Amino acid sequence: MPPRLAPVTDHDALDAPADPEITAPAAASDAKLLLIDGHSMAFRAFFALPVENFATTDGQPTNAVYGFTSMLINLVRDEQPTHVFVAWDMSGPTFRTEQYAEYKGTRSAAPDEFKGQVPLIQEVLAALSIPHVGISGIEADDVLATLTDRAERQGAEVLVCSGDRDTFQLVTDRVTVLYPRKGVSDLVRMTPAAVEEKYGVPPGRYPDLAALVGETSDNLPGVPGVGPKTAAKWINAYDGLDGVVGSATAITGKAGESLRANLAQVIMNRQLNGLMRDVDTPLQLADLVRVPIDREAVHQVFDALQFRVLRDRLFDMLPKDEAGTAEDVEDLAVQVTDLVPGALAPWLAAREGQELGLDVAGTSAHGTGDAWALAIADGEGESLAIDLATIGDADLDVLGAWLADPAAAITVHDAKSTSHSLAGRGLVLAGVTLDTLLAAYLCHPDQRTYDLGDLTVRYLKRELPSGVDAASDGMLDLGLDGDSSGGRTAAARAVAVRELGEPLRADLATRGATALMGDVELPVLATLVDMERAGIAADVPYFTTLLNEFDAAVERAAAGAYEAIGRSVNLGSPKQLQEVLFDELGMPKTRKTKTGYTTDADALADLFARTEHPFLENLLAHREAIRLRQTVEGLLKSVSPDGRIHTTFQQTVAATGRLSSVDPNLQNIPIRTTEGYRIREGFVVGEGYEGLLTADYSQIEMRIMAHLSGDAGLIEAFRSGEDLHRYVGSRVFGVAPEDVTSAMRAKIKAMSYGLAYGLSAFGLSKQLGIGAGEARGLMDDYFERFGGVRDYLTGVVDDARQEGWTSTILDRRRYLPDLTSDNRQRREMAERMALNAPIQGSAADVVKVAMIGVSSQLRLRGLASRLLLQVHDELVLEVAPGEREEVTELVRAQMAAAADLSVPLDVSVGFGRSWRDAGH
DNA sequence: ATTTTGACGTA
DNA sequence: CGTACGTCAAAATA
Repeated sequence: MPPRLAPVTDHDALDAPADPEITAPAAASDAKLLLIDGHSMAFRAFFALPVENFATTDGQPTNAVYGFTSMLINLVRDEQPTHVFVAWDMSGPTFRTEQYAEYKGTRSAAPDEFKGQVPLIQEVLAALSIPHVGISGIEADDVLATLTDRAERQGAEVLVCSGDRDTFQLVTDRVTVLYPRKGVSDLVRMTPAAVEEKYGVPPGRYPDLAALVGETSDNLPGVPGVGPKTAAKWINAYDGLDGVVGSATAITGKAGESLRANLAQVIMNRQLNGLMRDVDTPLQLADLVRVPIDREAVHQVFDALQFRVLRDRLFDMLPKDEAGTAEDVEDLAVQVTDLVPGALAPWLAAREGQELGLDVAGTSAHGTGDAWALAIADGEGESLAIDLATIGDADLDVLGAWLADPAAAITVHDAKSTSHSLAGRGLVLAGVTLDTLLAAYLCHPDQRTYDLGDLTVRYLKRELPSGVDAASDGMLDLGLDGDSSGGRTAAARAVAVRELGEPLRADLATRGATALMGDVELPVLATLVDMERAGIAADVPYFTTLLNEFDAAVERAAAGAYEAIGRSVNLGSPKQLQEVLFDELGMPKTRKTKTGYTTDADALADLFARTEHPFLENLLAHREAIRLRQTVEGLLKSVSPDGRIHTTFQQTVAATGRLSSVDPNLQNIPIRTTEGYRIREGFVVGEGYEGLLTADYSQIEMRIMAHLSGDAGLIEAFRSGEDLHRYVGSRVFGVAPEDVTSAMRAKIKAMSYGLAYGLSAFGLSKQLGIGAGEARGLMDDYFERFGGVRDYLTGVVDDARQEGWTSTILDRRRYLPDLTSDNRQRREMAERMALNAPIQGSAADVVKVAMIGVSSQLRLRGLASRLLLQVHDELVLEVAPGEREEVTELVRAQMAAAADLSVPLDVSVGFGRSWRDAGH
């Protein structure tokens, strides 16, 4: 029976016109051919990705299609092959089964979920214009071997992607096998050296080795008692399998006996595992050249498969969208004019109503700053550089008025820092309509930095002129020779900022974040400027006393610890502690870390409970004391000359949308322990104010969860006004609310909060110190009563997997590509992030809206009270004399009204002379 | 000299 | 095998 081309052959793809974007290699020797064993890789993909997580809404499983396509996109992106081809196995007999009926006989039938996916993969390949063929009676590997030979003879480089080790025999200097180690994303490059290293024989003799050792997956038995080591030894000693067979009688020992008994099998193995290199197929290298994808078909197929994330990745990879390669990036065109006295007003007048870019060279920290130069750029690449050291009074007045004009329409990168810098020169920044830093953050909230130079390359395909991409507050800008080099630097940055406005606005719109930027992030930024500038008053004498006290406690604990073991060690060194605890004192080993065994507080407390060794007691006391001392020391160091501590709120670091606080971090001041709580007494009301007011949301994340899930029981819990955990506990345990014991309440509380973090039954049992069974039962009971919560939690992850992102009540997105990773660790991590991001992020949205409401009400009513701090669900204000009542009401009202949820937002307020007194 | 790790504070 | 952060000192690495 002559081999015939199978129906899956996609001749249309072969006939497609050459892609103008992909230039065919001038000679075959420049060609790079990617060959894929379709079934082998599809099968790997099927087992790498959990089938229950990958299905279209009508139930068609797609995990193999997804994994295969994902692998293909990655390979094409990373390897940049000029030619691609996929070979398929066909059902029915092959020359191997004819020769040996048991060939591959141990293979169980493919799962039903798998079978249907192969035609879908073929549809994807058709849309991608990738030729793919199955030939009856011939295995895919034989087709690949034949094409490998043909391509290699023409001087091409070949990559063979297959999970079948028989392909190792194809490896040469020009042929590399990509063999999946785990899943389909972790491919090992099998080069001649790699094969030799792993098996001890060159690639050409791999089939010799396999014939001796056997191949379980093909149902080819090897010689009993002969493993890869012995086989390699023989093959090398007798110059190949023929030599081994010929000298079989000369091989001594048990293994030799075994070999002689199985010679026939070995010889047949070798016949079967040798790949055919002369399959009769008309396919030539030239037929496999990459051609343009059929965009329309890709959209259709990917729509049907509901692959959103993959589609984006695919289109991102295509040459057309691939701009940003080094040779494409030119310098940004900038025309700089140094300010001539009197020229500012006409320059601005000529650009009345236009969006202008601003960049300021200066510094900022601790709620203040300085500026020495700035530049304003228009949309034509013209930039006006202004040296603030030499600017005349008239121009300064014009500049000040323009900056302070709310209608000025200014785009700037990092408006918060810029505001502080300008404030150092008495200038106010008001008319910011876009902050490119914030915009980049909203579009890519997981990124670590949003450097202006990087944005320029990414969005404009332009490079900032050399020496300019450093932040404008660098000392380089000082212009030591007295010229306005600070202004020159600012000039280029201002142009970049101005030009970034358009693509970033478009990107914000695409991602549904326009309103979030305009209504939340920019207004809250203005509030943060005021908060950072205000700072919070510190009671320095009190902190100093506290420092001494903690110091003494550190000494005491250290002395106690040294006495307990009869020598001194560095108590802050986990390494030395491990020596003491596990080697010297012989205590039971704790949980493992990368470098040994943990000495964290939990583990130490556990060890103390078991051994009651006084060293542990002192060590724990030392840990606490040294930490408190450290905290107080840090706070004292950060007190500004005005006697206040000015933290910096970071608006673009937390991927969920929260703020963070640095230098110092005022969002992690102790509160749980009584000793730690004393630190809050050092944060006090400032001169001229009446007291500090704290207002916090109670259980805001649980309320958000109730709202998002729409779970009737949970909503009712909040509406009833009953203690939440007591209410939930009564439902879960089936008792009256008043019969919920404190132990029951504690369990419920831990579980309720844990759910929002993706807590597992295992984690819950660990945390509560209960059995895994009890924890599992507790969770089952919980979900039994609050099924809406479970439906929400699973739904949110599934939706995120489909869409590629999660979103909050104000449409703040977090992108989680790892939801489709075939690495379980990464995937499950992303799943927990997907559970938490909408909850934590929505809470962050609500608090930001509240901050905007509070600060605008304070301003509208002409009150002197002011916001000082935000600690995620808590606001701290400084209240001016006589304003306490009005501010309390205003804060309550604004916070409660910050979001319209299906449950009330409960706010509790406290007042006092210190943060401690104001707490509750 | 700089980066990574372990530990630990907050929501 | 529970999310999001920042800070410090020690350890690891250059």
